[in-house]
Amino acid sequence: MEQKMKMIQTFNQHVVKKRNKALVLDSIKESAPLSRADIASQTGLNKGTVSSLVNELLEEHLILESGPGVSSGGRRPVMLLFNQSAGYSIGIDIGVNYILAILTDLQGTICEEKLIKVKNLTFSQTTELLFSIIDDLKSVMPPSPYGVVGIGIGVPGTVSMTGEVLMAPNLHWKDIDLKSLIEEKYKIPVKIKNEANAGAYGEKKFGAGKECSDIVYVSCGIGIGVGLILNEKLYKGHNGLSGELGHMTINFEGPVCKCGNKGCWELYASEQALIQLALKKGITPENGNELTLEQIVRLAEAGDEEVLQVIEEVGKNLVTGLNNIINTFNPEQIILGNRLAVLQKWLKEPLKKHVGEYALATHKKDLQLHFSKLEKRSAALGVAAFAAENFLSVNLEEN
Amino acid sequence: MEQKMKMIQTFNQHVVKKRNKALVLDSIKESAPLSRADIASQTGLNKGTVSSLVNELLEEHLILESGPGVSSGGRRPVMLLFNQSAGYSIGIDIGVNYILAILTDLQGTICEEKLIKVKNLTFSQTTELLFSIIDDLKSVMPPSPYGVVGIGIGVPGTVSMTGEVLMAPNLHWKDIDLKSLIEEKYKIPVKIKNEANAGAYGEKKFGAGKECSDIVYVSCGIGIGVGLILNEKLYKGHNGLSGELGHMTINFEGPVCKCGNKGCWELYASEQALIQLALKKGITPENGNELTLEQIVRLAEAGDEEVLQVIEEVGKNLVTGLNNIINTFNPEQIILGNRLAVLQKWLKEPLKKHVGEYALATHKKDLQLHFSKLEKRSAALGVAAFAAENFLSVNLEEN
DNA sequence: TATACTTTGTTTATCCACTAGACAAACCAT
DNA sequence: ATGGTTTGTCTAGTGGATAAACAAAGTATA
Repeated sequence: MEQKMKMIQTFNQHVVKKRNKALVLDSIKESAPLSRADIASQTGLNKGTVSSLVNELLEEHLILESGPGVSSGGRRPVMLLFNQSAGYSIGIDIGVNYILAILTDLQGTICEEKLIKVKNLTFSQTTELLFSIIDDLKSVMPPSPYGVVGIGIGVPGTVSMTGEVLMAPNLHWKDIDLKSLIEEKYKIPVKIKNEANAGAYGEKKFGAGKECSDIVYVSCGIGIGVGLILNEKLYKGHNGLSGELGHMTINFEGPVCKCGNKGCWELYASEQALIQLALKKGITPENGNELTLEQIVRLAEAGDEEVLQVIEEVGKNLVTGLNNIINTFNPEQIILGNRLAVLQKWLKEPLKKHVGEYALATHKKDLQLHFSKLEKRSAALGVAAFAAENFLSVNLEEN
Repeated sequence: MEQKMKMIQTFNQHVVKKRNKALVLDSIKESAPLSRADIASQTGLNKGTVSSLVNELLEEHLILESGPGVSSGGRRPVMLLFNQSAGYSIGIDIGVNYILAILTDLQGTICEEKLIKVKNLTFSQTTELLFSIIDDLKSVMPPSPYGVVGIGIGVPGTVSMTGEVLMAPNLHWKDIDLKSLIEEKYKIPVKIKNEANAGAYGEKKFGAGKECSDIVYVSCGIGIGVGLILNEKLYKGHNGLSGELGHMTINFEGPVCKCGNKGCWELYASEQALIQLALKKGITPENGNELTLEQIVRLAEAGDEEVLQVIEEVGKNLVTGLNNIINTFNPEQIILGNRLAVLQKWLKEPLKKHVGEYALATHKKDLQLHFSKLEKRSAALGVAAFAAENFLSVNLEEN
């Protein structure tokens, strides 16, 4: 108890050093290659301080000297690089009908990628599959000082603050402690995140959101989930359950949703909504199978008028929810991701036109609306980054 | 530029001292009376460190020694108190038809209060009135080391990050720089806040929200505005325009709002909505004047069945929006404030029953739903507290 | 009442991290 | 070759935290 209080509250030289070291490392990560002198002038730290911190980071293999740079009229600087290969991170996105796993270096560069289509796996089948995927990724990993520094996993459901999966309806999971299961097997820190939160983080780190401090990532898949980056930080809510915007009422006179409420957003603007609407309009599946998003895309490519109308309709419904988001958060950026992002071609212009249409001029001024550039990898990249960052910050603390 | 970078980024002993001093002051503010030894054990700081910081705070008149406390088996401790009378803060809530101004000490205790009913004032009339109110409050203020340390003002409209009032439709204000106007006259720091944000902060500081880190304050007046405390901090959005939830669409097939959108929440659940609905149901004003909230309350007190039905209807509409808020933020606490809070007697039970009705069990678990306990003073107290806190933090930095 | 033990708060010596400035090494320009 | 620059290290000094000693003021017990 008292220990914990101390950790949280006291500020001493130790903290100063830790923060400054992190500052130096961040500078290098952001703007490498870079000399010690550059870091000093960028951060405002003294040259000597930077020198000693840099030397420690070199000893820890977190950065590298890449030889002399170009002179600006005097002695040539020694350029420093972030050693992105000091360790590797694994990010796994568990979808409803796929598992996407990536191996990244500490910078988030993908080294290896595995996409496996699955269907109706039992939980033990899933864990077996996860283990074999992790083993595979580990086996192709190049030798490095730290090896696998962490595993991040994104799931389509609610995750508690402690990392327990509370409810993932589409996986039929409830109160599942996947974290301990994997941590015990691999003895590596594991982070479990909601898929939308992971995607938001991925976009913040690697997508268009790098410079933005307030980002709303709208994950449009079978349902709709939202990940929130507010004040530079992921906002998770009191119990880690924020962003359930799929069940935001946008029509209180609408049909009843499986959640019990009426007129939820995802009844109008999700992948499922799109398919239902298409079926209703008499669009039939090609081969007697189920109608899929992929088929709809093909029909749209072919210029099918009815399909285009359906997409327009869904776009209109998306706008309603997005406008609510703008009024609620006044975000800097909204990013549309997950499956429905493949409709970018048809949705982009209508959305740009109508999103923020009735918002105040200032509200709208520099609002950016993007489609995910990371495609299906937002969530996997996000959780991988989480695990990597966690390693770096813990590593800096242990000294 | 470089200066600013330094301020933001570098961590040195100077920062450590500042933070520790703030930590000591906070301890005293929170749990006075308290000895030096108590502070040391509470914060984890060394006794010597606490001693020297306490002595500095004493010299600055921010704390007081209140004589010996009770012994616990050894030397009697010297108890310390926060010197709440070291300075005073002014908080002004500019409403559509009233101006509420308070003078508080640094702890937020109200020393003087002025409530003035106004109607359709021009901007220059308003500023004249503000000046005379401020002068009045200053004249009744007891002598103190620091005098008036700041002025906070809450307005029913959007406020930019720089403190400019962008748009307050009900006051007919647009792009108004009230801050500079008052700062120039009184040479005291002035903080301008949106009324809902101010209310949220007031509730966080002095209401039921003291211990909570995620609070949504719903200000139901003529319109609806929302103030957000997320991760312990006021979330203002990218341009300072978050919380415009009054214009959240809850029925996209509904009537057109003056904002241009359809089916906005405040068309169904604000004071104006209540009055309109009452008129529609044939409830007529007593004396040929306009129908007011006060009259409706009186009728409800008298048990008027139709009025009670109207209130129930508005309650139902409130629930829809509140459920959206829960799904969006997963807050720890929702506080209903402003004018409509007077309907607590009739709304409390129905709201408790239906808010979170369809939310996940975990979502709902420890969600608190409160009506404002500060009544009409939430916003004024909030801005006054803002000004006071600003003084304290700046004061600690200057050394 | 005398003595031993506690608790409080100050003081002292020490440690740690940052800073300023001196300095050597490496480079450019004339 | 010489003087001026830039880079990076080293040294002395500063500010603040800590630990431990200590004095002051109390309680408990014989």
